[in-house]
Amino acid sequence: MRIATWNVNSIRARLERVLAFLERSSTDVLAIQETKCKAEQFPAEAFAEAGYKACASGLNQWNGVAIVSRVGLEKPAESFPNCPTFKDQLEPRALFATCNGIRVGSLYVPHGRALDDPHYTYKLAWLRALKEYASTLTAAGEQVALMGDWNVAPRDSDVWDMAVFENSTHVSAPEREAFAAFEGEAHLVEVSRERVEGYTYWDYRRLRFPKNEGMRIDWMFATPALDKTVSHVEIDRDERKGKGASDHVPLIVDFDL
DNA sequence: ATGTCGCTCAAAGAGCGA
Repeated sequence: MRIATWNVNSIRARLERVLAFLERSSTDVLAIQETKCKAEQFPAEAFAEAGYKACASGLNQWNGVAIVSRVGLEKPAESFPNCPTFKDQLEPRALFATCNGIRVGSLYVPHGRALDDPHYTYKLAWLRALKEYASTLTAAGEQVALMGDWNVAPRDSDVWDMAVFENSTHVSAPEREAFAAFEGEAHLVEVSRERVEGYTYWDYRRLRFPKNEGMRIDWMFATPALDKTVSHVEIDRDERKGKGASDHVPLIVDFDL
């Protein structure tokens, strides 16, 4: 079974690219982030025509997550217990569904903006609450795969130049500790890090892609038993090329189930 | 040159977020 995660930066602007990706890559389950639309605006019919069930969470033009699957999609659930709000709003950043027996989570972790910004505090609290929820899922013995745009670069090699990120978000010690807690306290394994190299995101600005000044911030965590079945991992770097690309590319993982 | 993109409001381009 092939599971992929992709921050598409607007599903309506990217629909043809996403459908082409599904067909080209033969992906069974795709976790989508930054749909940038209300749930009712999500183009579920187009995915149905391609053979995929879909669920979506979205409130307005910001954030938004979805899951599409051609191997079943059951018990869709938005957000998670004790999820922090920002400016009193529960943002659509987490969506779960069971696909072929795996509890899949599509996650768009808050960006953080700057180390002294309230959004950074929100990001850390959001990651802590998600980690608590992940712990309850793994403790219940479920097969779990949590994936998406984590907005964290856990290693220095996950950004092109650490000097540029001095006093920036994504690389700070608290963010890296929050990321590591998914492996430590929640007993999950990040499945891609040891199996493939490369960035997953290049800013649209300042010619970041042509200069390969990217970041690796899209990740997939899974329960250890699932991790043991991983047979192949790839980053679809070519998806960043050409007109109409998202600023992120898909992370693709094959499970030998 | 913050070398861009996508969205909204209210109907052109400013403002926002990343």
